[in-house]
Amino acid sequence: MATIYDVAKHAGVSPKTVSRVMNGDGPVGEKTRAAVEEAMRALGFVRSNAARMMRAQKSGIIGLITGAISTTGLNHKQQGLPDLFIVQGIQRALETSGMTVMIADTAGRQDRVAPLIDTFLSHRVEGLIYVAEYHQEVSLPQLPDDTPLVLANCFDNKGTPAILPDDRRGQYELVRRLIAAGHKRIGYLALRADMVAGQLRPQGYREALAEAGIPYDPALFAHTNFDLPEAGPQLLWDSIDRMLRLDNPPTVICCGNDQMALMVYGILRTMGRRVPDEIGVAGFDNYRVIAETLYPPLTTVNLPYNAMGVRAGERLLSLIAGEDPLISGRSPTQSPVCVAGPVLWRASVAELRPTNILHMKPNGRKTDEV
Amino acid sequence: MATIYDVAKHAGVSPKTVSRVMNGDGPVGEKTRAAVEEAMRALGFVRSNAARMMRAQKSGIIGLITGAISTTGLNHKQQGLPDLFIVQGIQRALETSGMTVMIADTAGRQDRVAPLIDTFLSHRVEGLIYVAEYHQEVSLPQLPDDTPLVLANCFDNKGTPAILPDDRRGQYELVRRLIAAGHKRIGYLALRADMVAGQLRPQGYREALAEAGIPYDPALFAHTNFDLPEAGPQLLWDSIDRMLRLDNPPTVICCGNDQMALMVYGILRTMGRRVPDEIGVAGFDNYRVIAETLYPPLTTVNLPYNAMGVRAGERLLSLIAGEDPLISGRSPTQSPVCVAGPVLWRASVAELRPTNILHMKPNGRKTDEV
DNA sequence: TCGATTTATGACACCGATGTCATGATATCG
DNA sequence: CGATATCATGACATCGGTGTCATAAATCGA
Repeated sequence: MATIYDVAKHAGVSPKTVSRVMNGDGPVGEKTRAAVEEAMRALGFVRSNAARMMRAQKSGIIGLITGAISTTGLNHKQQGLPDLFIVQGIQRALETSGMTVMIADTAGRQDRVAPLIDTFLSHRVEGLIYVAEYHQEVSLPQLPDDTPLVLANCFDNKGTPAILPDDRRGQYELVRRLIAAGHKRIGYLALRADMVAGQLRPQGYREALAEAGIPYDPALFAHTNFDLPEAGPQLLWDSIDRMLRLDNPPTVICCGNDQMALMVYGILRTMGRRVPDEIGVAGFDNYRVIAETLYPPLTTVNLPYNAMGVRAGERLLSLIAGEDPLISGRSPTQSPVCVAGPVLWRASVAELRPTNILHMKPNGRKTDEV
Repeated sequence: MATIYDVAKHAGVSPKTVSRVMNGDGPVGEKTRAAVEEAMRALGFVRSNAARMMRAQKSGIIGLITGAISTTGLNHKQQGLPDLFIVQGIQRALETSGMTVMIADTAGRQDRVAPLIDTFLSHRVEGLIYVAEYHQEVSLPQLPDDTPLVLANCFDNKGTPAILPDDRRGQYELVRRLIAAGHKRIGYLALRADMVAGQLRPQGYREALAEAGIPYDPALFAHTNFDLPEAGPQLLWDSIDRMLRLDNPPTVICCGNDQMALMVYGILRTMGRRVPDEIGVAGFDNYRVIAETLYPPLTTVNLPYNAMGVRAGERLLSLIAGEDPLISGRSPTQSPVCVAGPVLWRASVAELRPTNILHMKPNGRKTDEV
């Protein structure tokens, strides 16, 4: 690979002049510049980042770690991870800053995190972002104080800056919309209670009910471990069966996420119920392969992964620039940023009182969509 | 960040000795080593890759580009991309080699590819892998001859080494398995004909039929653009409806991929058909969120993304080491490597002649699974 | 006990780009 | 016209490891 010296010789100038042409530092004569540019082209010159970074003491690299470091050691087979969208958002936020993003994946192995961080440090990354697969609490090894860190889709107990999805609010908006469509008996099949989303989303559900003056009925609520390898579908079947046998059964069922909704479709139809005529189904996440492909398409809440990524990237940049309010390194209690996504109303839920919608604002929130 | 000089001073030795302790080059006295290691710990020393790589003229970095450079400019909303699994496989293959993987995503924008490659070159990557979202032909800008390139999930017309899924063979094995289960009327809803998988998978289907002496019936075959924003579901409905109205309708329908199968489930059930009692459904890809969550779970072919990634990584390593047979840079016609995956038999297809299976080998192929 | 290895360590140059300072050539102004 | 200011360019040192070579001390065999 050609060096700056090769280019200099080829153009008959000094290396420093070549450097000036590349960086637009000092003034360069017109003819000289042309000669240098021609030489660079002829030699296929690409500047070495190693040398530049060594001199500049700046790497221009952001380290990104994705994968599973759940503090609770659960097995989740979640596939086609949202990570990717957060990562895309991060890249979008960083691409104008001239930073290069270096990504490493732990492939779910805790023990790989520390070595990965070391590798990143050896590349003198200017900042690190850790992206979790799903909203959770994590615990990362200690970093040198001068390397800023941002958590995306997760948080820790040390007050590290974090960007989180607003699960509570999303569910609240969705249920509010269901109520506006005339639904009063609204079932909720929640994710496992030990997952963050299994707590926050039900909170939003209950808030929306309370606001509308609809009493919370425990018979319409269940935590269901639907993705257990074998027993999962049966558990879900039982929960649904119980709700539908009530004297006053639900007219719509909210699912903890889109994947659960997918299974619920199959179960309801195997039971002989028509969606959405006899019973509506709503999901959460806007896992598009599922939500848009389901027949009929699924009403759900968009998890603003891309926007979260953008926020995380911007936050990291401001930390690097030292613009951030946290005075000295880590401040103790930095409240995390919550990003909410809009309700996406599709054909899986019937409008019982269609005229009502006109009195509602479209969907309450503005947010970057995917 | 502490340098090797700081460590040397702290330990009272020369920088070179510190270097020796790190790399185990020359001999180092026991006490000296201890002192150096202590100093490194005390200062939180992490070696600078930039300096090392500058001297060594080796970066130890592999560049990975993911995203969309389809030569045909189609919009595909495929989400939760398989990319990730290929990437994981690549990392698995490379992690023992001490290489660091640097990933960049084009976010679907063609025009970002060239700058990304330049960035990688400026980091003096020792090799590049391009990962496509789905099996397709691509065209990448010319690289310097001394930077090896491997394509994963795609190929070009320049004979660049490529690792591809064996779509034809996978479909062949699946249909063979259906036939063994007693199915004779097998419908096939193919992906768009302009997609590679929309060509190769049907080939496998026809081969399996031919081998079993079952005549190919054009009435049981259709290319369906099911993921068109609006019209898609209707097109699919029509294709299915046409097949089911035949005098001799299919007992099972093969879908071009799992996503299509997901939609087919909904359509069949809306039509009032029970899966799998009245009609079986099979997919392709083993898109696990779909295949395992569908109710009942989907029979499909596992696309061995992880294994493909491993192969791609290994291939690149051998290219870098110069072990590869292609003598001078790119050889003209390097036949691509095809990796096949096993059939995953689940509850979405009924066994019409269950005893028959006993005479079959389990599933013909051994492959790394996810 | 003495030359021949082997072991342990350091001095120094070098990788490639760039910041600093110096120098010579023009251009500008009073 | 002489004194500055500006422009164009180059020499040189530097960033942090590591390869090369030199040197001093320790060990060994006869």
